[in-house]
Amino acid sequence: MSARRRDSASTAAARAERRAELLATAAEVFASRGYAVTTVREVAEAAGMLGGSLYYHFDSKESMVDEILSAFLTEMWAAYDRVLASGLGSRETFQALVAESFRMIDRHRPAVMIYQNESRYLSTSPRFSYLLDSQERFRQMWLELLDRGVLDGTFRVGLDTGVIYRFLRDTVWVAAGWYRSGGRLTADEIARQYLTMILDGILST
Amino acid sequence: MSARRRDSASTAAARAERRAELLATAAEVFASRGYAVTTVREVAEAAGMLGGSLYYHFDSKESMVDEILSAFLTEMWAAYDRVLASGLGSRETFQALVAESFRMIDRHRPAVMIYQNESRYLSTSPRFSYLLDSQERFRQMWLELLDRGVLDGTFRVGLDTGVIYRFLRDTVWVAAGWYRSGGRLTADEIARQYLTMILDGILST
Amino acid sequence: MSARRRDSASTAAARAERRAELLATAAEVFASRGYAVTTVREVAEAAGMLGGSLYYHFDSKESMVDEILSAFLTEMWAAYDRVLASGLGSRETFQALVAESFRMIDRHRPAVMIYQNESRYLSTSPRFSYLLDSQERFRQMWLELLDRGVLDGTFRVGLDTGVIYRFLRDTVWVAAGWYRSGGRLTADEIARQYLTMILDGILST
Amino acid sequence: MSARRRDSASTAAARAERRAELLATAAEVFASRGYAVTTVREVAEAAGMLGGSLYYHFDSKESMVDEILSAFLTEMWAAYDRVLASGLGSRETFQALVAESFRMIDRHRPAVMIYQNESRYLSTSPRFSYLLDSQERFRQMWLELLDRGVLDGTFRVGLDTGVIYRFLRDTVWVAAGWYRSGGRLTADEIARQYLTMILDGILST
DNA sequence: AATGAATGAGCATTCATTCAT
DNA sequence: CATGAATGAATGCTCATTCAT
Repeated sequence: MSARRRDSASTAAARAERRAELLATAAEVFASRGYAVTTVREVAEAAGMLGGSLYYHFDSKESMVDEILSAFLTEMWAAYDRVLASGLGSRETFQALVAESFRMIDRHRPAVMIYQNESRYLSTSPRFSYLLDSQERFRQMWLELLDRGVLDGTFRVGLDTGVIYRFLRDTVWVAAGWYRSGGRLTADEIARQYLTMILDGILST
Repeated sequence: MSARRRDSASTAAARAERRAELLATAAEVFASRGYAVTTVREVAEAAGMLGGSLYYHFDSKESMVDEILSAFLTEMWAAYDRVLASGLGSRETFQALVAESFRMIDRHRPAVMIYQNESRYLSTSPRFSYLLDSQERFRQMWLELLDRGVLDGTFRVGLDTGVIYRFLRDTVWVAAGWYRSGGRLTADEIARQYLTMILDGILST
Repeated sequence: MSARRRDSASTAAARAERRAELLATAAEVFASRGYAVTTVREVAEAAGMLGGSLYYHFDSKESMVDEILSAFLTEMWAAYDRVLASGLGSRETFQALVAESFRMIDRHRPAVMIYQNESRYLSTSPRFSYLLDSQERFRQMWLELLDRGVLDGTFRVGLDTGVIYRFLRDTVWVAAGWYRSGGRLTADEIARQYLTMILDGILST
Repeated sequence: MSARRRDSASTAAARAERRAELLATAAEVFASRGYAVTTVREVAEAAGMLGGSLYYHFDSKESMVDEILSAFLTEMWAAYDRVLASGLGSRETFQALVAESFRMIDRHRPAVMIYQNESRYLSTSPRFSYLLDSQERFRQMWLELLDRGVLDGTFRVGLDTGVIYRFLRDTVWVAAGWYRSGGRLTADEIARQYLTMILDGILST
């Protein structure tokens, strides 16, 4: 590897790292203030630069969220797919998916918040049709799991799985709104509380 | 009542009715597209008029959401207070509050969605400080109920009521995002499914 | 004269009277707030009616000022012409013109203020070209008088009549800004003070 | 001084200069058309840019007049204060104040016109309360001078100083409406004409 | 005569985006 | 890489004006 190539390699790596830093900053701002009402200037200021300078790194404000969300969804589905491929029973799969979800919140809180809060708005653009695809896949995953669990006797008969799915879908992610990494509870502890509530109910037995 | 008085009464009533109609339209648009990104022109178009015409009826875009949200919150707290004042046990109170919430969703779906989705953004303005007040009251209501229920043996010991409250808070309202009045399920049926899930868990016993 | 004709006559008179009332009100509002920034609604409210109702009486906001100003200018020039036609000497003419001016302020304060403050703005429209004509005539009247007075030994030699005229032009009318009919000083007393200042100077002799 | 510091200094200076240019342009437009009826687009066009671009330099249309007027008033009072502090007699003070005023007109004609024409309108906003303060100070300055001059025998006994002050106040500034720097007469010559008129009167003696 | 509701053009202002330096 | 100045489309809002009642 020539010096020149090493230079260009390290430059490319440095550039990728800078992009990642900027995206992390942007994600934080988008998450805390809302994508639509956040100005490019605000993102830039949080990154210590002026508004126009961001355009050296990114095509547009839209391409920033795009990158944030697609990176997140890629990682999320990789995690879910690992769980689904591991051949666990309904209950264990349920627990593993919920645990994975809270780990995603732990590691990608801003992205999760953006996904949760801005999907509806962003989906109106064809560029973000993958958000709808992801939601549909998410729906099928949970519905199949719930149906399987009812059939194999894991889950209560008589559940309206369509309704339950909807509650699960939203509930899993809303924790991103209040969870703080390094706070009183770890992601796994929160997952445990959540699983107890959903699986066993909150009534004393 | 003289003709003059009847006239002025019917005029005032007609005016109030028109306002209510327009607010209902505005609420629907705000709810489906998001308050911040909805333009006044869009609201007006949905109401069959031009942008400027709305200002004959309302002071500002802000005053529209204000009216929508405060009317909703007033009614919501009236319903909650009725439940709280009726001296039910923890479990019955829990059930009644959840049922009331789903009835609110049934009758004020757009307002609930706006409350759920836009509170964070709106709260940055002092005009909407009552949203924070309401949230705080909501928090205390549920925490007290959960704590009471744990003490009197209704709810499972070992619950982190802080965590459970947060899930409840969000979960109750997200249904506004998908519930359709007149759909397959009534509000009461959805409440029942939800209560089963939360109180008894979804595991078969 | 038939009853019908008398009716229509009295109706026409009543209408003219109403117009005059409304114009007086409009003049007052235009004068105190400024024509451009006064809304039709404000004028209407001052007249005890709603914005749209004024359009039963007048074609437009513009036609209101038009009527106010042309009525005023007509009367003003009638007064000036009477003075000019009476064959007085330079000094007496000067005094009489100034006295007439202050009487105009006394009787048509709002119109004078509008004339003074809004001429520049209104003159940009061809409809108000008569304002420029009036100003030009005013200029010639004073310049001729000053020149005549210098020639006949009444006024000081060495005066730059162009400059003096400009001061006179503005000074005569600005009193409209603070004069209050029925206040401490009558219009004639103010005219006397003004004439002393201009004719004899304020230095003690 | 390092290159870096010189750069930043020249940048800041360039920026200040640009602001000053734009303010001068804005002042001219506000003065000639009237502040309220001048649109931001007109100011921008006069500066060779588009409406929105002005907001890179200024917060609002209001902040532009604010800056124009407060800069003018600061300089005006500095000049007046120099005169007042120099211990001249009544007559010389009078002459010096008038001369200073015409020099202000010479150097800040647009600002003087805005001050003269728009004060009433702007004063309705608390932001411009300093305009009223300045007017009040102006009033006291002249009244004290007139009173002093009457007492020490400089000015004619029997003058209604309240009335004379009002004429002076307006008269001094209206020249801004027609004075053209570089025209036939210098500011000092106009001041001389004005002083002759006011002090000695226009009658031949 | 007057009302009340609506129109539509125009305004101040914001903001994503561009680009010469 | 980043700046700073500018663009231009879009937004909330105002207001003279119209018109059916």
